Amino acid sequence: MLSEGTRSVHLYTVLLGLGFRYKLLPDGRRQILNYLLPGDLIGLQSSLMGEMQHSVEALSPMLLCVFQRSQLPELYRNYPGLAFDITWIAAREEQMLDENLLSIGRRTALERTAYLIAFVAARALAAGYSLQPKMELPLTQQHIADTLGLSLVHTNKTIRKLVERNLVRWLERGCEVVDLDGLMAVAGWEGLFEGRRPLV
Amino acid sequence: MLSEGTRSVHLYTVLLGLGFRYKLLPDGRRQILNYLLPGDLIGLQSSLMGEMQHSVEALSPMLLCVFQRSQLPELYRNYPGLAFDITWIAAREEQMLDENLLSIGRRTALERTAYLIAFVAARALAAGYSLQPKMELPLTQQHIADTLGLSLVHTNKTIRKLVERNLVRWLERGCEVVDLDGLMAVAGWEGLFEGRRPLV
DNA sequence: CGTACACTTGAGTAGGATCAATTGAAGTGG
DNA sequence: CCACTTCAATTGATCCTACTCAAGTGTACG
Repeated sequence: MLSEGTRSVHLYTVLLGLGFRYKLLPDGRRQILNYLLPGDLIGLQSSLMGEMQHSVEALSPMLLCVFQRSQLPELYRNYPGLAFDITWIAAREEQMLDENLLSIGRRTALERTAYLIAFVAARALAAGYSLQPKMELPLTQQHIADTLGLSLVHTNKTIRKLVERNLVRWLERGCEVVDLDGLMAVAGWEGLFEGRRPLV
Repeated sequence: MLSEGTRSVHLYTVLLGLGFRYKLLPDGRRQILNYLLPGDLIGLQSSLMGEMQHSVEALSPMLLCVFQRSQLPELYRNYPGLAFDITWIAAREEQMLDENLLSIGRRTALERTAYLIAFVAARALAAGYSLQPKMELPLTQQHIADTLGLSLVHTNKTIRKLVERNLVRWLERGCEVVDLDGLMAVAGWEGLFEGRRPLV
């Protein structure tokens, strides 16, 4: 979809769908940085700094709202409330990256896997999707492996453990969240923190 | 210094010194998220969202510039240029976290260690410190371990390899960068990307 | 019907963790 | 000034988590 190093791309808001941001090492190793859900911004880095240092790919058809990069200064001048919202979203992204870093750096494979599935599910709920009748996340095990810094094989074996414990089910190309609280307990994760967005 | 969960702290700009942001797991495992150098912001998350989800600690005496949290809305209304700068700094922090995530998730212990030392050194250079006569980073091996998601023992053994290759020297409580380019080569790291900061 | 992709499982290996013990420098208090 | 503690770094030995290699299943698709 969008590749690293691209210049002058616009700023987008995700309205619908699921995608992810990632980086590659020269030899092909891939690290998924975060997932993109409705309400997220795409391209803030490139809008501000001229070049995107990561790539973006869609997992399901995405509906985006385009915002001209050249209008950003004008927005900051005339719509301080929107400018504030942009900063707010950037700070929230930072917060999520902090949590992901903690996860990859210090959680065990089982904790990490539980955390990731719970995290994406919680974000989907916060974005308005429903757990009922069932919440299905359209991820392959390769995506999960590349998010967690694990190998595909070990990711598979770890997911099997979560399935055995009846916390998730695995469908073709995606996982179904059976017990969100159980996943959070395994991960030792408190859930998303979303302070009230202050009005300016 | 500042602890997770603290409310209503102000927004600070680092003028001088070195510190770091970190998160803890309930059982004490620690993950260092990023280092704080002159030009960085402290407390943006709490200023915007009401609560800080990480802690902050100083590695050397720090000089901060305080900004009243309550004045933030006013700043956004009357000083769009400064508001833009805040967003720019937030986007740069996001970029650094992306790179750290790639490192912890996908680089080997040796690559990671080389990357981290090169990264902090490059940031120090960018912040105006000098490599000459020698650049000394006031970190313990425990800090490095907690940044890289490695154990202390393995971090020590990995650093020894870098010392053997004459890329760094280890002093009491801190490391001296001998060959920055060599470290970057080992890490497969291109260096800091800093696009021009646009004026609004 | 063949190919591609995602998932699964077993076997062997290795990178990094844990445990344990030692050294050396830097306080601190008697 | 010297015993005593503390903190950081170091090193060896052993263990185990997660990696790699390899083979096989099931489903979708042209």
